[in-house]
Amino acid sequence: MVATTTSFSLDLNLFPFHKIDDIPITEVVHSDDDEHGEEEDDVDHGDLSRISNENKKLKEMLKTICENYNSLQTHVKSLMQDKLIFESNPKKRKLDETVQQSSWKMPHLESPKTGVRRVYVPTDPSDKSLIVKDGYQWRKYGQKVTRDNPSPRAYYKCSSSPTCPVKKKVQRSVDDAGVLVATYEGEHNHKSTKEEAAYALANERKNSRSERRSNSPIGVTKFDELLVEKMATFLGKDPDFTAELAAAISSKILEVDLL
DNA sequence: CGGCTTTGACCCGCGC
DNA sequence: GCGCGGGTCAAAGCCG
Repeated sequence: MVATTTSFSLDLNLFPFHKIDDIPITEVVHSDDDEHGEEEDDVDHGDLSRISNENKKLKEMLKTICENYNSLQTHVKSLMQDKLIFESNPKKRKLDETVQQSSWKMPHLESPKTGVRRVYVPTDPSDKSLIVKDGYQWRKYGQKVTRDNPSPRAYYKCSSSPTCPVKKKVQRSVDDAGVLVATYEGEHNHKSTKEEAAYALANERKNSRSERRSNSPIGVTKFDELLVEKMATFLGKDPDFTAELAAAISSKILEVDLL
């Protein structure tokens, strides 16, 4: 029961730019295994202290996730702005095109020139749906079969905000039916649903601190435990979250390779 | 009942 | 002007 909580998809290795010490995932798992034999001797105290430790570690991990996620988003935005500058450099642009034409299988962002960017998302080739989870809410308004590609192209408008002008087109890659190509046009004038949820949870957590100081002798309240569990379930089960992180990280990897 | 998807019709730009 | 192809509209149907 506890092991399932500690192993919730945080072992995605989504933070390749940080020291391993920053993410004590293996430590958490090992502590669970190591103490397994002693549980029969001292179940109550052992469980309580272990659960308390795990909750603390989980909180640290979630904090790291949120911080890294936010910093990654900021970094991606700055990188995209940098790329606009690079566009004026023909040498750099040629390099971009080379990469873009290669058999790139991970999701990545393309040149943001004119606000149009392309994201490649690996999916199950047998899955015929043209759905790309990216943290925003979309309303489909059309579908067409184009001449250069046997698979249909779906047209979406952002419905997260009534005034948001962003559109996206989703179509399977001609070369690889297992890859969805999502083309985004325009910039969102609002936060993604995931960002809003993260802010709400962060505020909820912030408010709980004052309550904890006054009520809890050991520093871990029932509310905290529920909150951690809630966030863990929310983030761990949410494919959008991991997809966004994967897209952001892969774009960063791409930038590092190019520089 | 409201929001979303589906899908045929329509619009528009482009090349000939 | 015409045909073609990509993009959008909007009515009908579906679903929670």
